[in-house]
Formats: sequence, structure tokens, C-alpha cells
Amino acid sequence: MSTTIDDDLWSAVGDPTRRRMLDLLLADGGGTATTLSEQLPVTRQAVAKHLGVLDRVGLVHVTPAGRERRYEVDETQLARAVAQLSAVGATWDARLQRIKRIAERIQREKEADRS
Amino acid sequence: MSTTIDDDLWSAVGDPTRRRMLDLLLADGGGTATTLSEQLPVTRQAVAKHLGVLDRVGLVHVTPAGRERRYEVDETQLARAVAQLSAVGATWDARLQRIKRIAERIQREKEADRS
DNA sequence: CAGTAGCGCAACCTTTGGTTGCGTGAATGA
DNA sequence: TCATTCACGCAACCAAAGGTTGCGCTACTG
Repeated sequence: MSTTIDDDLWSAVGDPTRRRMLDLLLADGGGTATTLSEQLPVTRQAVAKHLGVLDRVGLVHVTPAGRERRYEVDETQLARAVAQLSAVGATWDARLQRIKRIAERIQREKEADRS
Repeated sequence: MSTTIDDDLWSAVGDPTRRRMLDLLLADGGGTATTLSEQLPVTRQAVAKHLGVLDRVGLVHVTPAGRERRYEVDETQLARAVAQLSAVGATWDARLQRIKRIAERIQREKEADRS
């Protein structure tokens, strides 16, 4: 059983800078490469590249407005990504709990042997 | 408000190969660089590097046994990482409850699809 | 003791996140 | 109208990370 996750989507959300960008876009209700770079420790060009990545996986959506290019979060897509994050967490959680139960059962059997 | 996450731990779990390695280690109850590489599309050396990363952030624990080096998952640490994964989702959820509702709806629809 | 299995080290390649530098087109103000 | 300025795209370049091959060492095994 694999985790069945879209690795492109995951790795898009996996980058710390891109997470902060999504954060900012959500907080401000959108923004441009320039406005984002002002609130981040990286250059506008770096931000632009990240926006390209986010755009390609459909997490953001761009609308040219005069000489600006305004980006907004596609909330449905982000919701899908968040859902997949939780799904991975749930998978490991389930497996950890299963292992724990097995360990406890073995422990009980050992104690039964001794008596 | 940042996501307040340990980026080292996140990026350790963020790599697809390392996620599959953790998966395999949990499934088999431990393993070596060689046994893992047999079940993965990468070489033993690549696996060894990843094990180094996982070891450095404390997600796995190694015990030399003869000419082997057996690795096992530190379940407590992994549980912490999983909790942080959920925390990221929770942060975004808290800011936009709308997104959370959409995510849950998608989740329900997926489950409905499976039945 | 000869052979093999598991591993570590080192050199190298490619991708990716990041930078600087430069050119271009859309607002803006005299 | 025209010079300026602001937002952007493109290109070259750099460093870190994931991945590979090649080599040598050491601990088991026949």
C-alpha cells in the first residue's frame, strides 16, 4: 500500500518558501511577485519562479492587470493539497498504532508464557 | 504568523524517497541500506545518504550488527513529525475555515467514491 | 585461506532554489 | 508629448541536494 499522493503537488507545498507565499497570499487576499518579495527574505525573481511552480500545479491563479500580474490562491486546489497532507499523516498514524498494538500483544504473550 | 514548524524535520519527511523508506522500515520492522535499496528504484548509496539525513534529525536509529548496520524507525520522533504535518494543515484551516470545509467535503466524496 | 557480502568514501552529474544584470512595456508627471 | 519610473521577463551564473559509478575496506563463509 503506497501513500498514493501526487508528488508534484506535495513537493510544491513541501518547499518552505512556497508555504510562506501561500500563507501571505491567503492573508492578503492575493499579491504580485514584487509585493510578496517585500515580505520575504528572497528576491522578486526567486518569488516569480515559485509562483510559476505553484501556477503549474494549479495552486494559484494569475490575472494580468495593467503592468502587474496579480496572483490568487485557488482555494479548492489548496484544500485538495491539505487533504492529501492529512491523508499521509493518517496513513502513518494508522500504521504506528497497528505496530503499537502488535508490540503490546507480543508483550502480553510473553507475560502469559512466564506464568 | 509563521507556520512555526521545524523545517529540518519537515524537509526530512518532505522527500518522497525518504517517505517510502520510512514506510518500508515500518512495514518490515527495520532494515539496512541494502535491503531498502532492493525495494526502491535508487542505489544503495542514495539510500545510505537518506538514512544519514533521517538519522541526523532523529527519525531513525541505527545499531551495528556484525557487518550490517540495521536501522529502525524512532516511532516517537515520527509521531512528532506526523503531528507537525497535521499542524500545518491545522494552521491553514484555522485561517480559512472555508477551506477546511471544502477539504472535508472532498474527503467525504472520495470515501463515497470508494464505496 | 579465498571468496563474497555489506558498507563507507570520493568524484562526478543534474536538478532546483537562489542570485545579479539587463532589456522591455505600461503607468505617470512635468 | 516625452522622460521617468515601476513591474516584469529573460539569461547567465552559483550552491546545495538527490542520484550515480567506481574503489577499497572489513567481517563473515565456504
